[in-house]
Amino acid sequence: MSSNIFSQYLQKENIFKNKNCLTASFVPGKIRHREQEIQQLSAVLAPVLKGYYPNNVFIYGTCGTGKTISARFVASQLMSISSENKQKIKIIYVNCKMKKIADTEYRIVAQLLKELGEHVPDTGLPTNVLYRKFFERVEKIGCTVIIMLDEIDTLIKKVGDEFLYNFTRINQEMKNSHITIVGITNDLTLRNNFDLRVKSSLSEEEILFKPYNATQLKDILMERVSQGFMPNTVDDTALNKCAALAAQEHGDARRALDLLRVAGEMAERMAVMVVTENHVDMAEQKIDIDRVTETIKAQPMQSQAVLYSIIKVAEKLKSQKTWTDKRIFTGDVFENYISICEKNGIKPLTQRRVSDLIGELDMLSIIAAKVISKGRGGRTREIILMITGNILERVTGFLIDRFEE
DNA sequence: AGTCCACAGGAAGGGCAGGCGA
DNA sequence: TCGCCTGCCCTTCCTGTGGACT
Repeated sequence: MSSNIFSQYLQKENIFKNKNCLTASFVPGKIRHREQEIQQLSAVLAPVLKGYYPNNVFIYGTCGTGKTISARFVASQLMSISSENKQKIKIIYVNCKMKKIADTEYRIVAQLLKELGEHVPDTGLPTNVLYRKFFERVEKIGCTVIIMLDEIDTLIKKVGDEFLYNFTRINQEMKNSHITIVGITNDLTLRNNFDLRVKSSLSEEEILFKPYNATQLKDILMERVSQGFMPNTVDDTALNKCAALAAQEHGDARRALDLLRVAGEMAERMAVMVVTENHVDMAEQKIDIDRVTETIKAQPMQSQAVLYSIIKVAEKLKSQKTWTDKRIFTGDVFENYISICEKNGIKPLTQRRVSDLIGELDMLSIIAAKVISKGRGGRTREIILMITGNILERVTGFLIDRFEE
């Protein structure tokens, strides 16, 4: 018998067959309940195979409705048939939500260039130089380049829609190549907010992804279970629970998969060979806690200090009797933030900047901040902490470690 | 109807780290 | 090496504003 501390892990019976199948990034051989949408998208892109330029296309749909996976599936199918026919097509996928990678105009063009095999510095070059390099590169390749921009709404909210115009405009100047944009977004109203100039130059097609219902979600899960888990290791009640919980959250398949995978991990850790409803309940809690704490840990220190200040103000106000006295306003948060900075020897930011940080925390759904008027009391933001219970406890613990010695 | 509060949030510019070309 | 450029984060300055109060 080996005495290696990991040998026990290796000897344990396995509940998973292939855990990768249970992640949202896994692209299965067949996408269930999205046949129509896939058909629509491939119809838009298919002309490229006959040497025509495909239209730009925007894919709309809420979180976890299969937009990304369908787009990637179509991309992989397109790539394989085009290589069979020896046609040159290049498809680049970029997630615009990736912080420090694709969240500004400069970074998105830099990322596209990297995908085309050209190294560019993180800073220092004028953006127009980057554009030029990109178009030269595309022209040199001499083919249709399909750019898939996932979560494009995040980028547009941050830097505007001008960059879309730049991409489309350049098509008029290229002789050998063409750029087609596939925008993927959770924001169903995105198109209405486009600049008129962008709207007309894009002249894009639209595909809408509707949320899955519980039956469809269960179907999807069953398929993944057969690929990802060993036989007879997932109880039917567990599957139903995953599907039901995810259906409640606007038919989010990603959520359903996460629940199932984490429930499996829970069972494995407890050395149980069957995943049950209880494991799903535990998984639900764990996912929420992990998601929020990871987000907060990834924030810059000043942002964490602002959040800590909000939590402390909320705690102080807890003892107030009336509901109106329990409300949190920017002024209180800033005052408290200053004292946290003083205690920790941090140089405090200005109220203007803190106001922006509050806005960013709002974007992350950690707080909800609404601009209100208190009449003579002035205009301010009313802030509500959106995290509660175990999650709040965990987050507070982390922030206390950080800001109280 | 006018005043006034406490900010929101836009605009401009400074400082910094980093790249480019001469 | 140096001057000049960039993006990013931040400050400073400023105007705008909803609604309670006078």
